[in-house]
Amino acid sequence: MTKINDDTLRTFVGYHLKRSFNVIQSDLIETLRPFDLRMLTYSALVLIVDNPGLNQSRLSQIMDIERPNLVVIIDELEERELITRERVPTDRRSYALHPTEAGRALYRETLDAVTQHEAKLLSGIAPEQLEQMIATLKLIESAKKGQA
Amino acid sequence: MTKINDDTLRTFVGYHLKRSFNVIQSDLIETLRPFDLRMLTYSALVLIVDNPGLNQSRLSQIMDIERPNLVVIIDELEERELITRERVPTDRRSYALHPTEAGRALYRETLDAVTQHEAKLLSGIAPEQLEQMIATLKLIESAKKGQA
DNA sequence: TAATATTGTTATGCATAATAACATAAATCA
DNA sequence: TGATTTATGTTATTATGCATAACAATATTA
Repeated sequence: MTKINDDTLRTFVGYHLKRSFNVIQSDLIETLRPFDLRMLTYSALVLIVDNPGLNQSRLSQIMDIERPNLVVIIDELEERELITRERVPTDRRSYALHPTEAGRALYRETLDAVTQHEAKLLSGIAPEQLEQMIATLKLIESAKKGQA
Repeated sequence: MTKINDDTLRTFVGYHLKRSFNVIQSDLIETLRPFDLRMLTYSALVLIVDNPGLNQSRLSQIMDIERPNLVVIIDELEERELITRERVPTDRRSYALHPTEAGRALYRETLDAVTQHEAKLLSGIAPEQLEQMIATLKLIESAKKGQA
C-alpha cells in the first residue's frame, strides 16, 4: 500500500478547492435528498424566496449558469408548486418568479437542515479561520472580472 | 437593475467554495484546451507521471472517482500514446500504468502552462493568505473521514 | 418603420459522476 | 485441497452540471 504522491497537484490552489468542495457537496447532496432537491434547484428556490419577482434572466446570472439550463430547474420548481411564473405586464417577454407558501415552507425547512449539516461537518474548524478563508475565496471569485 | 440578494446562500461555506472554484475551473479549462486535455485527463496524466506503475484502482481512489469513470480516461490517454497499460505478472487482474516519453513531455509543457495561468489569476492575492486558505481547505477535506 | 437586442425556450452535445452487472483473477477459509 | 469471497477492470446505463446554436415573441434603438 505505497502512498500515492499528489504533491504536484497539491501545488495548485484549484486542486485543494475541488477536493474540499467535493466533501461539502457530498454532504449537501445527502442533506437535500430527503427533500428531493438538487443543489441547483435548492439554490434557485432560496434565491426566489429571497428575491421574489425576479426573472429568469437575472436568476441565471446570479446563479452563474446559462439561461437554457435554468429553464428545467424552474420547470421543476413550478411543477412541484413551490414557485409561480407570472407574466410581467410591463415586459411581456419575461416571467416574474414568486415562491408559493409551500415554497417558503420548504425554504425554511431546508435552510435549517443545510445550516445544521454544514455546521456539523465544519465543527472542527475555528469560525475565525473559516471567515478568513471566505475572505480569500471572495478575492478569487472577483479575480474573474479583474482578469485581462 | 436592483441587485440580487444572495445573503442567505453566502452564509454557506460551500457556496463560496463553489463560486471561487468556478473561476479557477474556467481558467483551467481554457489553459488545457490547446493541449486537448480535460481536467480529469490532465489530473490522471500528472498522477501517472508522478506515480509510474500504479494501477487503475488506486488511481481512481486518489482521484476520488469511481473505477468505471476512470476507464474512459485511461482509454483516451492510452490511445493518444501518452501512457501504457502493462499487465502485472504478480497480479494479472490489474494493469500497471506508465507514462510514455510523449506523456512526460506533455506533462512538462502543461505543468508550466497551468502553473503560470493560476499564478496570474491569483496574482492579486498574498501568498501567505493563499497558504492559510489551503490549510483550512485541507481541514475541510479531512472532515469527511472524521465524520460520524 | 427597420434593425437590433432581450427573454424564454427547444434541441443538442460534452463533461463529470454514480450504480449495476459481469469476466477474470486472486485471496481466504473451512 | 476445493468452495467461497474479494479485487480489478470493463460495459452499459443513468443523472447531473454546463455550454452553444437556433428560434419565437416582445422590447428597444436608430
